Order: sequence, then C-alpha cells, then structure tokens
Amino acid sequence: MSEAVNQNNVAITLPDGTVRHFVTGVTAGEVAADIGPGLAKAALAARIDDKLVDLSTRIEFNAAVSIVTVKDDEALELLRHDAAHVLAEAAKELWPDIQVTIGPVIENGFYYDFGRADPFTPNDLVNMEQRMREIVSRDEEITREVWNREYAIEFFTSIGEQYKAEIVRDLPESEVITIYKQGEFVDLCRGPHLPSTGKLGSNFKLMKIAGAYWRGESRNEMLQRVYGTAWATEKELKQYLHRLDEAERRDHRRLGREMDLFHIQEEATGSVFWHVKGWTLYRVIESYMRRRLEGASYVEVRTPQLFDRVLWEKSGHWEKFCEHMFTSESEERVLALKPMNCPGHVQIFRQGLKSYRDLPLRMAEFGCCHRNEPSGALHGLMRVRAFVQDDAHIFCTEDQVNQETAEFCELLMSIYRDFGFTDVIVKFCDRPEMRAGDDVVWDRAERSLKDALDQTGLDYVANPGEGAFYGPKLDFVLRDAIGRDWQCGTWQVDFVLPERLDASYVGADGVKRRPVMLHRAILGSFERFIGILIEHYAGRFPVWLAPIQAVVATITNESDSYALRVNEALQEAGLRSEIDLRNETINYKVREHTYAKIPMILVVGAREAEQGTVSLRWLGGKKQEVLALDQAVANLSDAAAVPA
RNA sequence: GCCGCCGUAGCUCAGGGGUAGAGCACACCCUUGGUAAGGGUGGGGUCGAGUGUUCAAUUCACUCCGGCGGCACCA
Repeated sequence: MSEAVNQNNVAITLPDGTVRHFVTGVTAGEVAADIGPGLAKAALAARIDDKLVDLSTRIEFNAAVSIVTVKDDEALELLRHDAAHVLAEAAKELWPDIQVTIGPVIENGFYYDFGRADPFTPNDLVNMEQRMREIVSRDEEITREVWNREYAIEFFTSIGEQYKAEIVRDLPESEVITIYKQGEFVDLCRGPHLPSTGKLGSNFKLMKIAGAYWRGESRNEMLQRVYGTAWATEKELKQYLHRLDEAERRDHRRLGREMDLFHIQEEATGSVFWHVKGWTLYRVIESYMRRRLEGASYVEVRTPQLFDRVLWEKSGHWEKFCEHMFTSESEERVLALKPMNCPGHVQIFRQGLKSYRDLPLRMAEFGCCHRNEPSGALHGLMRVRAFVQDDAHIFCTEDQVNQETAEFCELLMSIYRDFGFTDVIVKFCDRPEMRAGDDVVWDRAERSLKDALDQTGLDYVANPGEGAFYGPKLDFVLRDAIGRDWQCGTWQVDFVLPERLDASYVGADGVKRRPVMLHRAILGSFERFIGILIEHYAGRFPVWLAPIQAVVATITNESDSYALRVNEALQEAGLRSEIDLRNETINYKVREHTYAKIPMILVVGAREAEQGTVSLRWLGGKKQEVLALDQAVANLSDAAAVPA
C-alpha cells in the first residue's frame, strides 16, 4: 500500500497499533486479505470503531479495524445467528409455504419460530438438520442490502410472509431496513452475518421442537419453535452435550425417586409426599434455619391456613391473584387458602398497641402456602402448589431499613455459604407497570432500598420493572455446581401493605405511625431449595445434610452383635446411621450403599469385632482406614457437625 | 392455560387387533463371602381412565387425567 495520504485514502489502525492506508471504500474483507491470506480465510466479520459489521462493509473514514475470527467471543454469536438463518432457509426449502418469523441467539444456541399449520414431527427435525448441512456445504454467499420500508413490506406480503411484513411495519421510522440474502432465501435482519453459509461449519445440532406464542403474548397464535445449539468447535459441542447429560443425571426428580426422598402423584399434583429420608433432610434444614433466625433475633409465629376473602381484598391480593388462589366456601363466606403469610403477620402485629420500642419486629413463620399454579408450570419440587417458605416480615421504621438490609444480606450470605453456595448474584428490581401505591411512595421506597444496598458494598445488577406490586425488591440468585442460576432469596420493601391493613405503632412523640414492612426469604421455598440442593450436590450431600450419614455393614452374620453395638454408638453420638445385616457379600453391600450415596460405610467383620475397631470407607474414596470404635465415632461426629 | 411428545410390573424398557415379556428390585432356599453385583427358585400387570369402531382393543379413533419438553405465568 502506498504511504501517500490523500482524500481518496483511509487510514486503518489495526489492533496491534500499526496503521495501513487503503483506497476509500475498501471492504473490511479486503483489509483482512491485505493483512494475510490466512486471516482472509479465517475472517468472519469485522469490528470498525467497536461496531461489529459484515466483511463486505465499505470503510469510508479513518477507523480502528479488527478482524473477527472464530477465536473471538463475538464469533460464537455470529455463528449461532447464522445457524438460525440456515435453519430458516432449510425450512423454506422443505416446506415452501412455511412462514419465517424471528430467530435469535440464546444461551448455548439459537431458535427459530415458524408459522405453520401443522406442527413439526421429530422426523422433520432430522430432515431440517440434514438440509442445513447441505446448505452449509453449498457455501452460499451471504449478501446485505438496504431496502426501502414500503418496498420491504410489499415484498414480504407478496411472498406470503405476513409475520415479516408485520415486523417491518412495526420497526421505528429511524431504523435502516436491511435484508440479507443467501441462495434463494431472503430475510429481514439487522445483521451482521458471516460471509457465506460454509463458515457455519458442522458443529451444530437441532435439539427440540416446541410451541411458542407469536411475540411472546399468550393471546397470540402459537408458532412452531425449533431449538438448536451451535459451537465454534466440535469439542465445545461435545462438551455442551455432555453438560446436558450431566444435568439430566442430577435431575432432582430422578434422584428423589432413586434416593427415596419424595414423590408426587396424580391425586395431589403439585404437592409433595415427603418420604422418611426426604423429610429428614427437610427437618435438618428447618432446624438449622430456626437456629440461624433465632441468632438473628427473629421471633417465630404461626398463622391460619384459611382466611375470609375480605382480608385478601383488603391486602390487594384478591384483585391481582384470585385466579391463582384455592378457595372454599362455608356458611356463605368465601375462604381462601393463604398464598403467603404477610397478611396474617400484620394481624398479629395489630394485636395490642405497638410502640417504636418494639421495632424492628422480625416475625418469622414456616407456614404452608398454596398457590394454584398453572398446570403447565408444575415441575418436580421446583414449582409446586403447596410449599413452605423460610418466610419472615420485619416491621420497622423507615430509618431502620438501612441497618436491617445490611444485617439481612450478611445473614443470607452466611447461610448460603453453609449450604455450599458462594457464587451469589444480587438483583435490584424496581417498580413494575402494574403496581399498588402512588409514585411518591415508590420513589421513597426505591431510594431507601438503593441507599441501603449501596451501603452493604455488594455488587448488584439492575432488573428494571421486576419489583413486587407493592414495592421494590432485591433478588438473590445462586449459581450451582454446574453453572445454573437459581433465584432463591428475596428482600422486599413495602410501604403499601401496612397502609392497606392498617398496621401502626406509637412513635416516640406519641403519634401513631405506619411501620415499613420488609418481606424476606433466604431459601425461598423449602421444596424448591431442596430440589436445588439435590441437583447442586448430585445427591451426594455434605454429611450434615445427608439423610443417612453412615451404614454399618457386616461381612458375615458372625459379627452381627458387634455391628449392633457399633450402630448404637453412632446413634448415641447423634449420627443418623443404619445397619445392614443382610446375608449378602460385602462387595454387594458396598456397591449398594455407594449408589445410595451414603457418606460413610463402616465395615465390620471378625477382625474388627475382636479388636473393637471399624473399617471406615468414605463415599468417593476407594481406601479404607481401620480405627478404634470411639475414634471413628469422634471422627464421624466431627464430619457430621452442623455449621455453627 | 397453550403447542408437541409420552403413559406396559416397584424402576428402566421391549412388544403389538386374538387378554403380555426382559433386566434390575422384591420373597424364599442354598451360600457366611474382607470393600462396587455368589447361586437357585418364585410372586407380581383390569397395559393411565372412559367412550367408540370391531366377532375380538393393551394395540385403532375420540375425550379426559397425569408426566415430559418448551411457551405464557410466577404475589
């Protein structure tokens, strides 16, 4: 390239800082080719002054340019976006009268929604994927055009693409309407795209078919969605598929059955039958939580299951959620099973005069709530119709919100740590569109919560419009062992409910005032939290949580009486142990209790009986250690200690 | 609730217009074996429920219930 600089040249700064000069209007692809043939081949897109663009983009001004290859993070997004387009092209080829709609990139892949009278069959999925691979091997050039709005609408209408025409019609006037073509396929798209379909490669797979509402609105017609996954390398694709297998292996519904923790049956859909072992786990968690709450100066109460609907009308829940409440009738009154504890707690607060000296009043309840969730939403323990939260409401003054928020965050983090979760995301959720209370109150509530959060020093992300209908909130999201997020904890500021249910206290000046109500939970529902724990630990619970902590297994029946003594010693030390005296080989017993994920197996035979020892084997370990009985009991007790 | 798929033994699954099979589990017998399956015998099913077609339905059709995957919802 010439060093001369004139107005027909552009100076292009490369990522390493070198500057090259090109004729004005050079394409990003040509720049890549000038740098080297290897890069030209690998080039997928370009970044011009930080804007991601097609390789065909002409460069008219001096700019910083970098060439995007498969090694760059954004390449994956391009790849997935192109996969969606290739899928749409394949579907159009297979069924010419199918309508294309949208096909965005999502976590781990992409989807495409089609308008079609008949739903897809699993075989269609196979055919579409096959056709996609053909389109990739055709290596069709992908080209971009800018169209006039009216023309675009006319065009899409003329080829029967009503959805596309609607999308164009609804685009803001300022939007440039860009069209991408590959082979015979013409699509409205913002871009950018890869230079040709061949660049997609072969590391993609169509995963499943599903229904999805047009524009995500349940009143709209249902489209046919195809989900796919796409990766830069075969290795990453395989790893992803392996992760899916791993998630399936951990599925709490499967482990719940295999480990005999709980079941759910037709006659009580959405409600849990806790079996002995599952209920043991539940009780361990519950008593742990009771202790932590006591330590944080909470008091515990119990409020009724059934309330007259007038209470729910007063609280505002009836108006918004009556569809999701279970109701019953008695003596001409409509009663509703409580979907939450807060109105009940206000009733207790209202008994007798409360003084500012009583605040903050931290009122906890492990109360069973019922919500009539839509049938399609039910999912094992994760979404049920009857559940118990580690629920509490803090009645306090506005001035106390700061301190309460700080203390709550500390308690929550400490509890999560005890359960083995250290990666926690905090979300700040502000006013939703549908809400109670006027904007002045919301301004105050949001400001007060934000100030308090800032003072905790925790990192957080904004989650606009996602607050509760009565106030802003913080959501606490756990990341589990395989990288999935679960929203569990919540902290909600509420100026509305105390007003509606007329809660008040007497201030230092003798004047009646409204308390602020803070709704809060750490685990969320016990049911769901246990589901999360099962999946997080893949059923291999830490010893303190394991329903059965130890099994004493004999080698021959000769040692039965000694084994009974060992088991007794364990139980006396407060361990949850079982004994296996069956007439089976030790191999069989070890295998079975290992599959049952028992943390420790104590094998006893003639030798141990004679010497007063046990042969101890830990879950996941292959070695055994022979210890004196009292030493073993001491070790196991330590291992089983509930976090302090 | 909406779209699709599925429902056979306790579990995982095979089968298919003429009232059912495997492995594991379970019970009994033999075996008393030192750290991931010792051997034998046996019991167990209104094939999710209902209606229809048929000489005959677990099998085909329809309806309902439930499960699964999404969508929508989630105080």
